[in-house]
Amino acid sequence: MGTAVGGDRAVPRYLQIAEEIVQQIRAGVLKPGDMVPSESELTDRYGVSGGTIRKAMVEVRASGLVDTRHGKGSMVKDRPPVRLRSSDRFRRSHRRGGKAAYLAETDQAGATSEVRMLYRGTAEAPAEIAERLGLDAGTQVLARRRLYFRNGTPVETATSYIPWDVAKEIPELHNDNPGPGGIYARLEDHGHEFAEFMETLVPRLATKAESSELALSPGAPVVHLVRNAVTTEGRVVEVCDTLMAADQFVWEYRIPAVD
Amino acid sequence: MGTAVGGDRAVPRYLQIAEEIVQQIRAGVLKPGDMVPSESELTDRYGVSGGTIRKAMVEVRASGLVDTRHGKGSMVKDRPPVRLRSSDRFRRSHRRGGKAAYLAETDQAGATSEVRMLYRGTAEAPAEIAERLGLDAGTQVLARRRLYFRNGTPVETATSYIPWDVAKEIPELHNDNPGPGGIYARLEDHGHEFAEFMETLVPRLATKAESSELALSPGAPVVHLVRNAVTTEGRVVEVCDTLMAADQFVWEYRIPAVD
DNA sequence: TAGTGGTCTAGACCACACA
DNA sequence: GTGTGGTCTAGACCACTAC
Repeated sequence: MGTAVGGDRAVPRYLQIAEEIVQQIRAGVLKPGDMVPSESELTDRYGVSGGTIRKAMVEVRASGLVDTRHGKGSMVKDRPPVRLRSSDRFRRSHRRGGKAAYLAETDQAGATSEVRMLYRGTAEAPAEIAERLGLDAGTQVLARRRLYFRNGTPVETATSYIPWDVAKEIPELHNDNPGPGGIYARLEDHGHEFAEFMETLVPRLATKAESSELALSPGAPVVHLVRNAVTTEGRVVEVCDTLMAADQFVWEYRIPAVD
Repeated sequence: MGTAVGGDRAVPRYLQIAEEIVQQIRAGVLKPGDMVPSESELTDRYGVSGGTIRKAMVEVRASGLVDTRHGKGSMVKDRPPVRLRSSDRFRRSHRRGGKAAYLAETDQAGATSEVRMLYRGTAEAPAEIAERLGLDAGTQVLARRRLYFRNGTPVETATSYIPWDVAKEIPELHNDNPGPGGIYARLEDHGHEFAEFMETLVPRLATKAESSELALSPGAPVVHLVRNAVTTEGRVVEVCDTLMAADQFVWEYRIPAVD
């Protein structure tokens, strides 16, 4: 046909359907691990066309309650115990205790963690990174790109950039595993004493490419976080560029009162 | 017809088109204030159906570079001169200079600002707030709820909660305008010296109600930020519960390196 | 191979903006 | 009014998953 419209103008049908499905999940009618009915079944059940169900499911995915995979369907997610990303995660004592920041936190939350190295080697520093490092754009730096998992699901990608003159004297940085305490511990071992870290957060919606890398629904919120590691000499010896699934973290910062 | 497919499998046509439009904006071919071509014009130009252009525009909107309004079209947004929400906005010197945190920042960015008081009076502290204040849930506190505008558009709602025993001794807190330097300056005037502020950020998607209050599209990203103001005596004398349009801010925090 | 989600078409009608 | 975006249909083919 081609006729639009059902009854309720004001709130579109696809949003009504999405809301109904989300409510079923929140109310426990659909439990974690359950499959959401397939799109064709929903088409029949609601008496609407496939396109409408499709839009509804986009909304349901945006709620972050389901995990959709091609050819398989949509499964109701486990509700991950949200984790605190506290500003004390860069304590020297954690590094001296052999724990890098990421592992220190996940352990604390009782979750399993895994790190996969995606790239390790030289790269041209992107303009924004080069500026933070005090280098010319395009200068060769050491780049280490990792994908972090918690409880088996990817939650964060992180790329560390380290000026080559710093990196070349620290052999462990060129291995997949930089050793106990992570790369910050190695930088300290080699005389780079940290004075402060500066983090910049930009929350936004994931692009398509990003959402596939982090196994998110397109349009899910992410946080683009970039951190400078500044030494007591005032030099930025590392910049870490990370993209994090927003619903997997809570950020906490303590700001000392100053004059 | 009904035939799908063009040439490039792997990356869908609608993403290619979205990327092309985004690049035109980033490259300055489409400048701030320009209208993006209408969907029907894009349909002709790219030789695809309306639905495909529609999906492409959803992606372009997700980039945050355009502002789309029904019946009007999509306009390229002004490139806001990075609105930094820096952790140094709570300097005493700003307050002594008569500027509250919010105004100190907007001024710095060369933007106009406006504050509208939505509520001012006693209220029962919500559970989460009461816990932060070290009170029993439901205890009466002073609540001040404001809506902040920048360049005429609402960007943030903020509700301050202050224990009644603190508030009752500070008459200015019971006025719409608490005077130069804002409520933190008044708290300091009355002997509450701040030691630190603790902020918790939770980025997520806006609910329907929130998106209408901040004039956002439903599903736009927001940041729920809650801040404790802690005195040198270790007491939390204020909790500020804020909801901010994520695309209007960049958050910056300095984290001192500690043992 | 059957079933699922992902992309796409070529139309339609509705609601909003502006002259 | 004309033109815009917003919703919806009833199909089609493709790609992935599981049996």
